[in-house]
Amino acid sequence: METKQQTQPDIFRADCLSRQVLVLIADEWTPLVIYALEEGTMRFGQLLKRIDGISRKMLTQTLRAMERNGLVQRVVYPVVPPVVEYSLTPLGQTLIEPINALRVWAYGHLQEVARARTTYDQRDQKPLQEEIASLVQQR
Amino acid sequence: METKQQTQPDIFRADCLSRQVLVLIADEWTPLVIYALEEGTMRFGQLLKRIDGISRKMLTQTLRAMERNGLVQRVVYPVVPPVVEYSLTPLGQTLIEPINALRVWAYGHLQEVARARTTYDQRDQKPLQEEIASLVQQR
DNA sequence: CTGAATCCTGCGGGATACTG
DNA sequence: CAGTATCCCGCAGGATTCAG
Repeated sequence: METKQQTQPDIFRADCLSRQVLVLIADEWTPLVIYALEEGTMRFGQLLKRIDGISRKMLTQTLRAMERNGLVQRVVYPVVPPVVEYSLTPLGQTLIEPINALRVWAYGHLQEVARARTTYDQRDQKPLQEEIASLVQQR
Repeated sequence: METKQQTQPDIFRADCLSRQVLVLIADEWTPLVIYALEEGTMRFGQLLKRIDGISRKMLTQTLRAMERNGLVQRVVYPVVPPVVEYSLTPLGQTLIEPINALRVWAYGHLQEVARARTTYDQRDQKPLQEEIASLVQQR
């Protein structure tokens, strides 16, 4: 039996494994968790404080998914109160470089994006201004 | 007045511009659109067929956002029936490399991720198996 | 053919309270 | 402290229809 799905190279197909893996890391929070853990082991509460805007629930979900996919290691210390430490696995560490490339790109092209956005938004403001002008004239 | 937000380097802050730009490209569809347009100019319908699983609505939304942020150029030919062509802008083309790095990573670590997932999932199956075993024994 | 508009549903995701 | 459980709401996003 051919392992067709295993080696499916067509990223545009929904059943492509590469694409399914890609979706795992291309979301709002996973990159931020990687950025955080890149600096070293962190506890749940530390991550919660460090990553501004993430909720308890989303952090748990994200960490669980990353753990399941072998990106982070979760270590529980059986003490009271509980201590849980998260760190990148060797596999997770291989993601640092490509994920960081995104951060670098984002930072390096801030102005261009901002400028494009302004230009685009002004495109629709002009008709509005004309409309207002015509409304004013009608008085 | 300090332009604090403009140069905010702390990716972990929600008001960090880098992070806001990062979110633009770290979603389910944007990378796929880039992969598609990387091969050249495409029409709306072509993209729709090419990117398996994307809906008309999501493709429109994604393309609009990318256009607004200066990543893609949209050209409308005033003919009937309408022809609209999408292509990467120079800015969008600078994203090809980092975005492709993700695809390469995904493809290169398929097995590792799959293996980690299997291991993780089996971790919870064992208690179930034991439970079943005990149920069987009770008969 | 390319979309905008409308409708409608599921579930993403927040807030809160509870457990180990 | 680190989560799970519950409740609940808003909107993401699919299906469909209409327009240019």
